[in-house]
Amino acid sequence: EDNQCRRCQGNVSDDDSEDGKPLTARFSRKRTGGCSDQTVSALKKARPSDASDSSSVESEPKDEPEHDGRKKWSTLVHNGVVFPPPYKPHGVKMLYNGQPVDLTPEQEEVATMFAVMKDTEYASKETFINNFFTDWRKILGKTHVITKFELCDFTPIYEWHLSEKEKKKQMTSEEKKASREEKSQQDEKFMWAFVDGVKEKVGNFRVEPPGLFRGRGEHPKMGRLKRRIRPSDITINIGEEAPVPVCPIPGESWKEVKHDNTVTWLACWNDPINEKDIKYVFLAASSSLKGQSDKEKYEKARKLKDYIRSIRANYTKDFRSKDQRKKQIAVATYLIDKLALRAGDEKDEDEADTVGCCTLKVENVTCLPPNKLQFDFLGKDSIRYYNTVEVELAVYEAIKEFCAGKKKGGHVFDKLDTTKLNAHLKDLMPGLTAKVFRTYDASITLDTILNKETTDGTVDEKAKVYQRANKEVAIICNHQRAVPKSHDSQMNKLNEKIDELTVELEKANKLLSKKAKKRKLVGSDGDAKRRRKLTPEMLQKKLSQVETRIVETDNHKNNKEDLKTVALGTSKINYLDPRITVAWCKTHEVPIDRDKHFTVLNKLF
DNA sequence: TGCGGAACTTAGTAATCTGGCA
DNA sequence: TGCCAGATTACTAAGTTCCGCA
Repeated sequence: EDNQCRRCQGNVSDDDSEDGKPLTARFSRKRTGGCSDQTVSALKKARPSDASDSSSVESEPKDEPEHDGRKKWSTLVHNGVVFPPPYKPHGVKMLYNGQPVDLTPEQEEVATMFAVMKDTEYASKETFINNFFTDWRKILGKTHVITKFELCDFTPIYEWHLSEKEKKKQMTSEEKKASREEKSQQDEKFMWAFVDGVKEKVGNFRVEPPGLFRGRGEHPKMGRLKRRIRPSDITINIGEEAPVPVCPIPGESWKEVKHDNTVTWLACWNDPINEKDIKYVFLAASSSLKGQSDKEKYEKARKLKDYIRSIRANYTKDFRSKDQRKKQIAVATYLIDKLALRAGDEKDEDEADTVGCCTLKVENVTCLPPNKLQFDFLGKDSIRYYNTVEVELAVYEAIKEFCAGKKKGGHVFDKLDTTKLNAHLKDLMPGLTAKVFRTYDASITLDTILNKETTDGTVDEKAKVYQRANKEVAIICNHQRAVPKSHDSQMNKLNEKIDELTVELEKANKLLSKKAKKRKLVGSDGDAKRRRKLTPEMLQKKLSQVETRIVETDNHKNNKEDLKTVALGTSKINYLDPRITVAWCKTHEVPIDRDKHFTVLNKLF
């Protein structure tokens, strides 16, 4: 139960099909009935540009000075943030013990927040309900008639919410367009900032509205009331010469106005759920500031290619070090390099219990003789990482030694944390941190698959190769998603389509063989007349068309099934180096703006 | 050296848009 | 023309890393 992925409760089984080559092997794992039945691989084979490949050309590591980067802008002008509209009471009464109850607008607002979540998993989670009810009762007051959650019936409010949704859906396209235009007119002013005189898009200029906290996994604070943010919570960061945005709520004012040009944020406030956490308003991903830092990220990953051989030699040497700290750093670096694991910082008690490499606990790793390790833990966003891999014998022995004598909950790497690990990595390559390995792995994989698998086919076929590379990167990074709600019905439709086409194929086949026997068919009904007109050549053509459609539909179906739990978007946005994509597009004559596969390039070009 | 705050990137999901097909 | 599937965008939670201070 502890290691249950938040997406599914399915069984997971391993299909030990590794080919026995630790560093270059394709590590595979299969799920049966679990939320990821795709082959999840670290895809370590065939990395032509990887330094482990003796044929690769290795350039001398060059120590480039980190550019100082303290000053991010000289002038910054913007219009502040947009606040959500004040709550509009609907007056629909919920039931308590079967009776309608009166609620003040403030009480009704929180009740509505809960009611509209009826069809989500949160609504049935004990922690969520308890946290919501505790916070709601503070607003209801000690003397309120509502004292027990079990007697609350939010259905009338939920039904009101459904009817509002339906009304919105029923709006004519003109009405929808008008409301869209009105909104974008209101937003226009806040949507842009001027950075050093250049107009740039602002990312999240809307202040987060009040709601119930939707923490992921088994988050102890889920359901807590996230209160409304007021201007007095907000710090504005703006150029000294720029006019300070007018506070949009009459009678209120900003918490503070700063002119800090060493940071890129335009506004910030403390998160009401975790007061020590800060929420920021940044520029959009398409802005030059974000684009620049993205470019630096990919450049760093590219630089790692020049250092990777010496880094691997370094950690391999330390697998047998007598210095336990050195040994742990070596093994942890090996795992991060080979499996693209995250660093894994310590977590507070009031967060979901997830781990990364440095925080792996003894129960997260099982040693399977002679030299396999089985990882089973909840990572970022409480997404399960389950993988069985063959490792170097020295790594296997070291992990066994690190775990020996430790109780459940004990850290595998007890002499290590992310600061120590990153400090060591920086000694090996300037600017190197644990997360660079993920970007590096993604780049190598994308480049390898694109170069290896692209043939002289159609643009569509080439785009499929790109999608496959995207998928492999997503699998390496363990980017998973919940099975789409409509998945089953879509699969049924595709099955029905295949059945229909198969019947059509059989009919055409029969007709063709009849024609072959007898050139003329005699019949009285319209269908027979129509069939009479078909020549064997026409039938043959139709036959091959239907066959092609069956194959295409079947491929489409298999692809959909294959990708049902793979989230492609994250790797597309954060891991696929656009320069690799552009180079491939140019080499293989794929128009860059051909379709949306490549809209991510807007970030850099 | 360790800690914690600050700043930023990475992440999955829901809402929305869009283009192709019946 | 309306529907549907697939893709994008918006939202915000959850990570990583940096940096200053004791």
